[in-house]
Amino acid sequence: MTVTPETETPPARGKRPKQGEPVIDRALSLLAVFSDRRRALTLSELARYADMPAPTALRLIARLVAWGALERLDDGRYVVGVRLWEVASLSPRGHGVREIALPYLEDLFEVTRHHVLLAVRDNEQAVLIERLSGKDATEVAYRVGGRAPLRSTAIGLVLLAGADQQFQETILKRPPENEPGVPEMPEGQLRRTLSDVRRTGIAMIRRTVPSRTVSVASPIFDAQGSVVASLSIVVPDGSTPPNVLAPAVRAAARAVSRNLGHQAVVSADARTHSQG
Amino acid sequence: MTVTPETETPPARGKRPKQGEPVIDRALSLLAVFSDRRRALTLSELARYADMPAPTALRLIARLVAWGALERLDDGRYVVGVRLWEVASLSPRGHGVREIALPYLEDLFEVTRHHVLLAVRDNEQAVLIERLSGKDATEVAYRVGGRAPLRSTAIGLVLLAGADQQFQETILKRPPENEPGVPEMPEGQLRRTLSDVRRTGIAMIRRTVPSRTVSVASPIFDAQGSVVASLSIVVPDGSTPPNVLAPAVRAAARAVSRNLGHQAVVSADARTHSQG
DNA sequence: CAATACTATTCCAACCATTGAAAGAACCCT
DNA sequence: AGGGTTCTTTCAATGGTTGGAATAGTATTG
Repeated sequence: MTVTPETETPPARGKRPKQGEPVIDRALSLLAVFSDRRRALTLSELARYADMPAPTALRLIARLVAWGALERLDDGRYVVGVRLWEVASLSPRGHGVREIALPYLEDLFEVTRHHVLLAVRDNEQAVLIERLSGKDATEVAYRVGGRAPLRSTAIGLVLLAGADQQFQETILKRPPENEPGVPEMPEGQLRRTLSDVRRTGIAMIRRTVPSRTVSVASPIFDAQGSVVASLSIVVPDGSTPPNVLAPAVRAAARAVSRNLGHQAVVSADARTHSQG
Repeated sequence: MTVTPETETPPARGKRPKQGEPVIDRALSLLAVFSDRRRALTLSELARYADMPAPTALRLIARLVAWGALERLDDGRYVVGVRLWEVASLSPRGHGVREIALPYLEDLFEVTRHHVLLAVRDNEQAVLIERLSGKDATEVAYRVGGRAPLRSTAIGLVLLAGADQQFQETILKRPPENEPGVPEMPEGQLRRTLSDVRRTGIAMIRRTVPSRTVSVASPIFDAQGSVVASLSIVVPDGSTPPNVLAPAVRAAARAVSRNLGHQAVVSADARTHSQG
C-alpha cells in the first residue's frame, strides 16, 4: 500500500511568524536597526536585527531606498540616506533648537574652550543635539545624535527636573541605576537635587569615568515656560571651579531661552534695584 | 429561484481613488509634506498635501508618532520628531561628512569671516549639510537642510562636475534654467566650465540676487576618488578677490578629502622638486 | 576546481492588514 | 443656535502584503 507522504503535514505553511504587524512599524524597525556601531548594513543583517524574513525586508527596503530614506552603497550595503536627513533637519526639537542655540554655544565655547553640549529629552533619555569640542578637550562619552541617561548626567538632571510631575515620579520610583564613575543617588537625595536644580537653574555632577570631569548644566525654556532643552559644559575636574562656570552656563542658557520667546522672571532683588 | 436585487450595483464602493499604493510610500509621502515653510501641520493639512483621506492619514500618522518619527504638539499639530532626527544623524552623507569636515570649515571661517558652506548631491540638486555664517555676513539664500540648484551655484557646479558621466549628460541636455541674478550658460559653455572645474578643482560664480556675491567652491573626494561633497565660500562681490580665496578653499577641501582617506595626486612639479 | 555556506533575489497563492465612506464627536466661528 | 471645519471611530470589502520555497549569485574552504 502506497501512503502519500504529505499526510502528516497539514500546517506546512501555517507557521507564519510575526505576520500581522503593521507595515509601517516594520519599516521603522528597519530604520531603528541603524546605530552608531551599525551605520552600513547588509540586507541579511537588517533582516536579522529587525527580526523579519529576508524577502520581506528586501521589499520594504526597496521602498525606503526609492524614496531616499536609505541609500545603497556600491558594495550592496545600506546606509541612512540624505533625504531622511533633510526631513529630519526640520525637527523643531532637533535642528530647530540647535540653530537658535548655536551662536550662544559658540560664545560659551570660545570663552571656555571646553566641551559644550546641547540636549533635549526623548522619553527616558537625553538626546545630544550638538556638541562643540576643542581638539585638546577631555574625552567625552557622548556623540551628537547619541543618548545619555537622565539621572547620572548634569544635562540629564536638568531635563528631568523640568519634566512634567508625572514623568518625574515614574523615574524617581525606579531603583537607582548603577553607572560606573557616578555616585548613585537614592530617591530622597534625588528629589532634593531636582528641587535644587529647579530653584537655582543649575545642575552639577562629578564623574570619574571615562575621565575625572565636572559637568555644569542649565535649562533652556520656551515661550510657555517649559524646559525644552539643556545646555551643559564639561571640564576636567580641578580646572575651572564649578561655581565660576555656573554663571556663564546660566547666562548662555537664558540667552537661548530669550531667543525662544521666554520671558524670564526677574528676581525680587533686581526689581527692587530698578525701582530704587 | 429568487434573484438577488444587487445585480445592477456591483461598483457600489468601487470608486476607491489611489487605493493600492504601498503603505510605506504613503507614510513617506506624509514625511515629505514637511518643508522649511511647513514645520508644524494639522492632520487635515497633512492629509490634503499628501493627497489621502483623513482617516488614512490619521492611522499612518499614529504609527509614526508611536515610533517617534513625528511628534504631536499641544495644539494638535504634528512636527518632525527627535527620533527621526536621531536616526538621520547616522547618515554618512549627512552628518557623517559634516563631522569630519567641520573643523576645517571652522578654520576657513575663522580666517575669512564669510559664509562657509558644505553640500552633497542628492539627485539633481545640492543639499546643504552645514553652513557657518558670521552675524555680519552677507545675506545668503540657503539654509542647512535646504536645496540649491546644481548649474547656477559654485557649490553645485563642483558636484555636477564630479558626478558620473551619464548623469552629467542628462543635466547638460536640459534647457538652461533661467535663474535670476545668474548669467545662464548654454550647453557648450557649461561643458567647458565643468571641464575647467575638474582640471582646476575650483568653481566660481557671481550672483547679483539676492545680493552681489562671489562664490568659490572646491570638491571633496573620498578614498575611491569620487566627489562626495563640495565646499564653498560666499563673499560680497568686491571684497576679497576670488583668486585669493581659491587657494584657501582648495586647501580646506583637500584637507577634508585626506581625512576621508583620499590619496591626492601629487603634481609633476612637486614630484620633481622632492626628487631634486 | 568542486564543495560548502552564505547572501541576494524572484515567484506566487493565501490571507489579513489596510482601506475610506459614513457617521458621529468636538470645536470653532458668527 | 447653526453652519462649517476638523478630528475621530466604525466596519465590511479587498488588494497589498506576506514568507516559504526555489533560484541565482558570491565568498570561503578543502
